[in-house]
Amino acid sequence: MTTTTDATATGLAARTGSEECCTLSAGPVDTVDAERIASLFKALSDPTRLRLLFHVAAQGCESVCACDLTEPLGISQPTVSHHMKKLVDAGLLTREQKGRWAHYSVVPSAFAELRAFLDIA
Amino acid sequence: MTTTTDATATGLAARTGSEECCTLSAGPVDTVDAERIASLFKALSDPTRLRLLFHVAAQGCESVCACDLTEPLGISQPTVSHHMKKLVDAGLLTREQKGRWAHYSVVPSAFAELRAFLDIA
DNA sequence: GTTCCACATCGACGACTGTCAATGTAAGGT
DNA sequence: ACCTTACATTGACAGTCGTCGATGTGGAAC
Repeated sequence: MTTTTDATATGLAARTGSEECCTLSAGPVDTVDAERIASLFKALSDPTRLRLLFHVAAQGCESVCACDLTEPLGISQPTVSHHMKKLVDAGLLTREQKGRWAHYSVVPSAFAELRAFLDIA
Repeated sequence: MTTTTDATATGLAARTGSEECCTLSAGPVDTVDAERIASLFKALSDPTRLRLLFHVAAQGCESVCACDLTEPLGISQPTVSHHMKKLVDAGLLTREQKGRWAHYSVVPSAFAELRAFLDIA
């Protein structure tokens, strides 16, 4: 559905004369794609969120209770809640209510999408 | 400056291939690592920068003149300059002055570092 | 010298972000 | 019923961000 195609044709391909020396795929990013990918990276652009994410990822498929996150990181409970919501909204984590506890686990496909994006270079 | 060196070795032993349900390595992210990685993701967290980045990546190893970036993206020249500086400062691009023109090209190792990080899931 | 050009920098604007104390909410236990 | 627990939401604060017009800078051509 991407109205792509002309990304490399907007005049950039003028001086391409030989085959590429740096492996690249570089699917052209239209505005819609760019905003979606940027929103994922934005969720990863805060060090506190990265540390939270790693605490969850460290459990593999085992979901992690939010109550186990506030203490080892030394941040307040509202801050944990705030960041976890951002990670869930971005699609990097899923949230599951278990009684009074909120359990989080990673969404591997979201990370795969970002890895694919980073294959541009 | 922070040591470059082990870009792909920030503690994530790339998926050991064991029988865990969710492959994970999840080296613990201390505060320093988290801030460095977050700064890289932050540079990628803006849709305009992603589009700029793709226009450069689309040329492979061929460097791209800044003059070819402002028009196809429909943004002003100061904005292009602002974003390119951020991408260079993050280490994702390199800048080379050629006469009056500024030429940019991608830094593959930076992308490799981020790909390694995203192997947590 | 002067004049143009490509790009960087400055200044300002509105919008957004991370953080925490205080408060709200909903489920469990008594 | 009441109380406690686990978490979400609100409100406020200072800080940062993206954007562009205006201005500065330094090279190239005349």
